Amino acid sequence: MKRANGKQAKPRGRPRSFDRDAALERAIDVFWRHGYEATSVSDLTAAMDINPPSLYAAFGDKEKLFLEAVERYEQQRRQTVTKVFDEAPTAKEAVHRLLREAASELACSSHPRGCLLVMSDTNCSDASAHVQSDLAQRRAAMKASLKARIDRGAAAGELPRDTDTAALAEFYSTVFQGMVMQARDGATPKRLLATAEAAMRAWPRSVKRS
Amino acid sequence: MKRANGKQAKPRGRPRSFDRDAALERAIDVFWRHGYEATSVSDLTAAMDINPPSLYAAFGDKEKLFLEAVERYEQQRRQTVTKVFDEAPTAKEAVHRLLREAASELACSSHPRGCLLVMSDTNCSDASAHVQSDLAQRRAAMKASLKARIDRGAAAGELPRDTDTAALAEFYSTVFQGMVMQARDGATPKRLLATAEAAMRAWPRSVKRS
DNA sequence: TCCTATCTATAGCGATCACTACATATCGCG
DNA sequence: CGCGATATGTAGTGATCGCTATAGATAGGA
Repeated sequence: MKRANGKQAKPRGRPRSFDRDAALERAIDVFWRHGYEATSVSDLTAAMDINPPSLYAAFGDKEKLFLEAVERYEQQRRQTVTKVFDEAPTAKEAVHRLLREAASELACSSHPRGCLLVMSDTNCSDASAHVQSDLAQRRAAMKASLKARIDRGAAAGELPRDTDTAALAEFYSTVFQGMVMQARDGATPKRLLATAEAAMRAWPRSVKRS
Repeated sequence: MKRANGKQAKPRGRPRSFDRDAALERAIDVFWRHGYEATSVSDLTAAMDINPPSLYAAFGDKEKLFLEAVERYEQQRRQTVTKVFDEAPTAKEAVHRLLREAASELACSSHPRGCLLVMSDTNCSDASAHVQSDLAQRRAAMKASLKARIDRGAAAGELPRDTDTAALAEFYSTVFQGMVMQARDGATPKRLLATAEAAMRAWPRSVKRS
């Protein structure tokens, strides 16, 4: 719609006076700290340094802004996860790297603690059912991609034949989400790492060949 | 203050027309579903079937009502946990029973999913810092009592000598809190149980005596 | 230059928030 | 009975919620 050919669009009216991407990053930060409903539009406009009409013109409304923030956040995270899953030689190593990465990222000082996808719709009224189902779907997709990586390892014979890979993926998803809550309560990367290492002890052990 | 001697108090004025305990139970249910901030006073008065002045006269304000609801909720839960910890013959068995109990309780159909102590202050504005620190303290206390039970097992020689019991307690706290989030997303008791069993595989194994 | 299109800032919309003033109702006590 | 004390229902308070009407500012195209 906007661009007829390869050249960039040249909109008619007054140009936007702020950086849309930068404003979206600010919005991610605020939603990350307080979640969806507890973040007010005035919190957002203050952090993004724009007035309400600019926010609504650029992003639609609070829900659309949140969903766009979530989408961008997830794209960034998915990039890391995909890399980890592709480069790890085995499923076990992939999960191990994922949890180690999580341990350092969830309590990193350069951004809010925890995970936007896991935390930001925990306390919501019924009015936010749409947002809640969107996030639940994304969490389910993360679990599914973890299961897919484990299945790949199982197909390669890395796991005992009777392994329930869905249950295994759910267990490590559970550990990850638990680590998110621990990070929220002030756990350090070091302590999160210890938890990750403990979780790896639950990896299925091949039956002893005798 | 209220009662001078052993007999029950006999208040002077018009008696309260509702059951305070029953109203508190209703409040627990609402807070449990939506968390602290997302629950409005009108949600509460509707569920408790009283008018705002009665709520404020009986409980103080929304924050005091929430804290009282949390206290009552925790008392009930602590009762179960204490029983499990006391009756289990070993630390491992205690943790195992705790997680099994959690698997059935977190997704039980007779009350809201998840755990009030873990979930209800996840998304809050800065205005609720007091509530957040109160809950964080209670979560820390739960972790401490879990560590105390594990320490008891360690003192009885149930664990390898170099076991980091604090890390072990934190790991199982993490799993529990992760199970809470899974229950929020619709996990069944059966699937939660599978996760609990997976977590028990991480219990430290004694070095083979050779 | 004028028109149209788009963005901007101010100011305020109705709805809901947590909370309460007030008058009335209902108790124990004398 | 009357009096003090407490609870109750009605009906609001000012503040904030998400959102927008409106008017002025700033661009390209004719």
